[in-house]
Amino acid sequence: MNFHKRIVIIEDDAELRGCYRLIIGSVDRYHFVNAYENCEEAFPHLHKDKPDIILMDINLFSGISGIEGVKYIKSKYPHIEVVMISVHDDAEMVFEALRAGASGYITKSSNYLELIQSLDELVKGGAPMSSKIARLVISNFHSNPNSPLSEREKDVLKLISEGKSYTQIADQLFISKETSKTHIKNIYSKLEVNSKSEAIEMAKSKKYI
Amino acid sequence: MNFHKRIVIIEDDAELRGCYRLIIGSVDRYHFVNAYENCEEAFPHLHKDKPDIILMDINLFSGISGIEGVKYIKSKYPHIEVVMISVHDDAEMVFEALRAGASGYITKSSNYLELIQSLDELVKGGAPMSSKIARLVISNFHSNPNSPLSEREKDVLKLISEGKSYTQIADQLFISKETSKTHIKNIYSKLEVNSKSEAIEMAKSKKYI
DNA sequence: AAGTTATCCCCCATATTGGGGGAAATTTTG
DNA sequence: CAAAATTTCCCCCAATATGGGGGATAACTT
Repeated sequence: MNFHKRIVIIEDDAELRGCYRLIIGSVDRYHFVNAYENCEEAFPHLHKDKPDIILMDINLFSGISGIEGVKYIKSKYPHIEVVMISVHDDAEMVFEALRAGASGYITKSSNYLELIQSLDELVKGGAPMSSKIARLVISNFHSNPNSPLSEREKDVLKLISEGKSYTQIADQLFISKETSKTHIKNIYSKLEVNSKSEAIEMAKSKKYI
Repeated sequence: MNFHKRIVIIEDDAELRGCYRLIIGSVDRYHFVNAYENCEEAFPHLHKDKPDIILMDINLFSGISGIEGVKYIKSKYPHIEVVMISVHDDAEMVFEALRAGASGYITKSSNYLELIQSLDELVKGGAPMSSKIARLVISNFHSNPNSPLSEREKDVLKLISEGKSYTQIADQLFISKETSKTHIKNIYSKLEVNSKSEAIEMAKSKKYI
């Protein structure tokens, strides 16, 4: 584990900026470099700040959002690890932040110990997350057990979402083209749709596939 | 938080079974119910064991795999939380287990304290994961920053993977059908493929979309 | 100035799609 | 055990989509 990981804060609440500064300053293995009020203020300084880790508030009052901020940072400095700090645990916001490149997501309720533990977790190769966030992320993998679709129909629908044609599905599942068509017709009637795109949209939104 | 969460173990190593039993028995808030060598042995007893949590080895020597085991358990008893225990941190195995319905995934190196902490994490609504697993799971959301595709091309390819036709893509992106076609042609030439399915497969495997 | 990106247009032959019908064998479930 | 669901296969048809070929312009980046 390297010494003196350099930390930069982007957070619009002045009081919280101060808190984070104190907490990080109190531990040898982390070096507080700078704190900024928003992304626009921070970005021109990143080149000389050379942070290893950025703690970023996701709901910034002024300028671009935390999510856009992560995208920018990861595109210019892919090695920087960004941990999002948020009051919300809204699923879509969490997933967007992670897709944008965040390495962790913790809620603002985190106390002194938890913040340091999150940084330690990150440095040892993990991904710091609050309990609820972890559950959200894992639940994202779970499929809906109340799917009206049979296993075979799910197989077929998955292949449709991979852009496969009836013929390709037939070849891959070792069935005839007519059988794929029958499955698809039954999928449409069960989901009450009548096209590939509607079926995919419906199935994904209800987590059937 | 409820008292006496009931725990069942499915693990083929007799020594480990004993360990888990001791660890769980040593804490008031957990009640060790039974330990089984494999899924076939365990399943007929689940109805009367009524576990709240099952600790399941993912690599069982005999009978069905841990992953198939989770699928069965979640289909019959959706309220039971299953935590996978594994020596491996192979990405595909982790994701399969999570898709199958696991609520957590920890590695066997976990010591006494870590096992209890994992159970506590689960009970308070979290999802226990080892560091590496958490990073794997989060990395799964990250897209490849070295995509040869432009932003617009990624938009188009995402819509293709949702089963949309040229016309539908055009309508949704407020461009003409011919423009969608041009984008798709350029995507094909950049990815060196010549069909929707190949493009989706390529882009997903390289995490371009 | 050169390259990339995003937009639009034309032509053409083949493949795919969605909808209609029916049927038989197997498996699951009540 | 009997009913229901699932999985498999077949035919017909018209409208649409697809992939490949060609070319073009404006805007933005490098």
